[in-house]
Amino acid sequence: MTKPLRADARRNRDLLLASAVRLFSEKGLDATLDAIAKDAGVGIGTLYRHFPTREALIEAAYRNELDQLCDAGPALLRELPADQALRTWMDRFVDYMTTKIGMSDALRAVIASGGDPYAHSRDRLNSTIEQLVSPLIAAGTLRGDVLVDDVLIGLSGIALAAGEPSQREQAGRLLDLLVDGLRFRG
Amino acid sequence: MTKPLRADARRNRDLLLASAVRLFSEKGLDATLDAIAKDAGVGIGTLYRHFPTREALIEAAYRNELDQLCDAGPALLRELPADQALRTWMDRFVDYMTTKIGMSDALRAVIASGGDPYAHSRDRLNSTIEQLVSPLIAAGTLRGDVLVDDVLIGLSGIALAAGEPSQREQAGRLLDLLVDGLRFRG
DNA sequence: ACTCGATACGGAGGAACCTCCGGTTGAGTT
DNA sequence: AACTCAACCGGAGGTTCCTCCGTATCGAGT
Repeated sequence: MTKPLRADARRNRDLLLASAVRLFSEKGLDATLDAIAKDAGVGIGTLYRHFPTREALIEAAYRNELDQLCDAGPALLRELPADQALRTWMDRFVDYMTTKIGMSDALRAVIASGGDPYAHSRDRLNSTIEQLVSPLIAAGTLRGDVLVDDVLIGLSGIALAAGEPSQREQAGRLLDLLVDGLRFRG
Repeated sequence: MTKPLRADARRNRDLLLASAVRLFSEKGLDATLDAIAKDAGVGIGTLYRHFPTREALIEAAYRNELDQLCDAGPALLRELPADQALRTWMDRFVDYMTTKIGMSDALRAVIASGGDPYAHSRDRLNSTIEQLVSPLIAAGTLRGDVLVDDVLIGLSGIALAAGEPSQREQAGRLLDLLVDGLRFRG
């Protein structure tokens, strides 16, 4: 799909990512990009070439954890009734976004970008939601005319607008509201 | 409520606001704060004292238009059936946020701040929503256990997450979803 | 092994941000 | 009118951001 990077480019990219993960968790998400570049032993220009925006770098750095979140979807389906699995996963989604302070900026970038290279994460999320929702649609609990992508954007909106720790409860109520909106009515 | 500003302080504040409104509409919302301060003929320090963050300045600059948005609430109620009035106003809300590019940053600040001095706008919005929603609750169309503030945050979330012009249609679907979630079920 | 585009690198530099504090001014008090 | 001090002003300066382009390196083809 994407042409393979030149050897030096790939090496530097990995160095940058490693440094980013380290510095982000050490000094918080507002670590300076200059510091990351220096830590990785590359020029600032190189950093910007690989990750044009701060969000792009954060997104890449957290992709692992995001994969974990997505993996939890099928796992929950095995352990819980489908409706509880969905709701639990939604909670985790919000927790994830809320916990990784500053991640919400990255999230917005990921979500907003239609066909960008960062669409990977978005696809991943969408397919997870798809898996969680489809059994409920089949069972007639949720309506069938809902676009998966709308659910994702809805979740993001909640995390974005009620992302402060003090608003966690409100976020919960909004998740209820969202699920209610999705519910099938005879 | 708030102690009256000293004469010079009030004068500078007004100058700053006037310059901000002018430059924002002239050069877009990414006009530099330095430029605004210079245009107003005050030091950058003065700007930061009155408006600690860029969002605070934007919020203040757009307060007029925001008031207009709120005024439209009662007006719509007079012209349309209550349910249509609500939905139309929601659309305007999203349009407003979407159109004033960069406003979403301000919005987030306004929304997120619990008891800040910028809570004024938030109160204004909440009371408008209250007016739009209460007739529908009285009529049994919407459920009565919904917090007005949740509706506001929900709206903000939609505007925040689906704020790109290309996502306008999706935002519409999400508004439908939100209203559905609010609907009373026998 | 060598050549030669294509690709990637590095970091200087200009722009914007935001803080900090010595100096100035408004408005009560005597 | 002179005094006083809390409140306000201004802008230099330290940080971070991000672009731009001359130089260095890769690797496919010969």
